[in-house]
Amino acid sequence: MSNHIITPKTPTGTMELLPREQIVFQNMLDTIRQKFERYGFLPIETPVFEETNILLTKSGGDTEKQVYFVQSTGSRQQGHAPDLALRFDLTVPLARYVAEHQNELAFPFRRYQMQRVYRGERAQKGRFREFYQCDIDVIGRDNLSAAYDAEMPVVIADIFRDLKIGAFTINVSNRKILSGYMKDLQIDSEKWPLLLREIDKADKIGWDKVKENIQPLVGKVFDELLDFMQQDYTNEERIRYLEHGVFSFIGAQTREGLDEIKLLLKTATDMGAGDVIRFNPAITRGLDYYTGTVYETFLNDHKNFGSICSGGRYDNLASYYTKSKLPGVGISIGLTRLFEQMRHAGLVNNAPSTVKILITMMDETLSSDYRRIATELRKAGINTEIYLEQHKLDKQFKYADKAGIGFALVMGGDEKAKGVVALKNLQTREQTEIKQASLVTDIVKAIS
RNA sequence: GCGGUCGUAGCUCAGCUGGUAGAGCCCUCGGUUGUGGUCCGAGUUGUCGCGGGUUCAAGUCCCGUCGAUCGCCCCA
Repeated sequence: MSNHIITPKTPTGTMELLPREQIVFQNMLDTIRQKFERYGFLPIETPVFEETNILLTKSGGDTEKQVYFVQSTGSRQQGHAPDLALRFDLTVPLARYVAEHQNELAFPFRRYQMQRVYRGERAQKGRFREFYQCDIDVIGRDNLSAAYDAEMPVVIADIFRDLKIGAFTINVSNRKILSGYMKDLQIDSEKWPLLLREIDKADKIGWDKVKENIQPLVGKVFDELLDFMQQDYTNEERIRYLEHGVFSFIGAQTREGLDEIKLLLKTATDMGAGDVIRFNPAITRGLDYYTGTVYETFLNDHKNFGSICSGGRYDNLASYYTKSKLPGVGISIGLTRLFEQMRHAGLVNNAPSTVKILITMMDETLSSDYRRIATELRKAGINTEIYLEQHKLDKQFKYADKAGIGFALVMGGDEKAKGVVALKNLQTREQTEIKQASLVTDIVKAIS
């Protein structure tokens, strides 16, 4: 009797999968990678930890609370402050990367990156402390056309269609529209982030509540605009009404924002993604480093999942690390959140095993034959496993079934004498005989 | 970091107004000779989150503590 068993459990806020779910997850990662490359993005990876002075530059102390620090035992024992921390997104490491390697990179630099990030926040449904982000960003030198902003949601739409996650909507807007308007109304710029954040919450808390919340900040000057935003207009109608009527007047910055959105909508339509993209001026995103286009994606049938893919434009990515001006635009899929929520909603089925065929150990004295067959099948590109202990056949089948293996090969003395093997389809339970002479080709045919 | 709920076997839970623990699922083995998801039988598993208090007696009442979970902040 051991009293020293420590209850095994995964740390809160992490996602851990069984193999047959992991296969599904891996397939999603593969799909995303393929699409990213199809659209001309290049892979990079960066370390999970960065030096703290690099990671915490832009933090006003707010991100610092969410960061996991990393420290060697020695440094800790000597009472030093940690000099490393785990990345909390892939954008800051990208900024460092681009600033560091700018002389070797070709601009506009299009990179994709799919790695885990870490946030020391309170875990909740759909909120993890360790999760995957799948990012694409384009970084320009000095300037970067808004045409790049327009292309981002097209890539995402293509991916989400492929992933079969159900109906989704990519909300897009442009911060210049509202901030330009606020500037024109001579609203104190310190209030902008607060205002935008309140408006951003509309879907969650309702428009009346938003009006109430912003009242102390700006009075009622936004009420007409808010009334407009909650109407269920088409993208075209929204643009049209904004350009004619809703705004009391349109300044240069607002104009620019509207033009960029128009370009985005046109691009999306040209590239077949127009139907899933929605111009929604209420989307502003919390992060204050976005300066233009912003994106936020929801599943239509599961809005409560939260955003599964967000991003936006930032005018100067790496100002902390270089004097070069490096504007960029990027978007990030929160794959862990997406996957976990889909799983919770019963939308994820166990995948078949990556093992295609199990060679059962019918008769241990025929082991050499099993090894030879396995070797041939593997050469032919078939994932093959040999059951290496002579257990009862039913146990071997149970094993294969539980592991999700589709086929079993049985060969005992009888089959060997006849020059055949038995191939059993574990789902249909059908069993066929295959001649050893044409074993590989017949099996390839049978199981594919 | 702040607020609400909960904490009994690996999982889901039962345990009436206090008398020293149970069900189902899962898991393992078996139902004789080379064929699995059903069925039948047998078996393993708990310091009832932890610490203290009240009591002859506490899983059951009280206090504390830790953990989980939901909401806020923020975010994928």
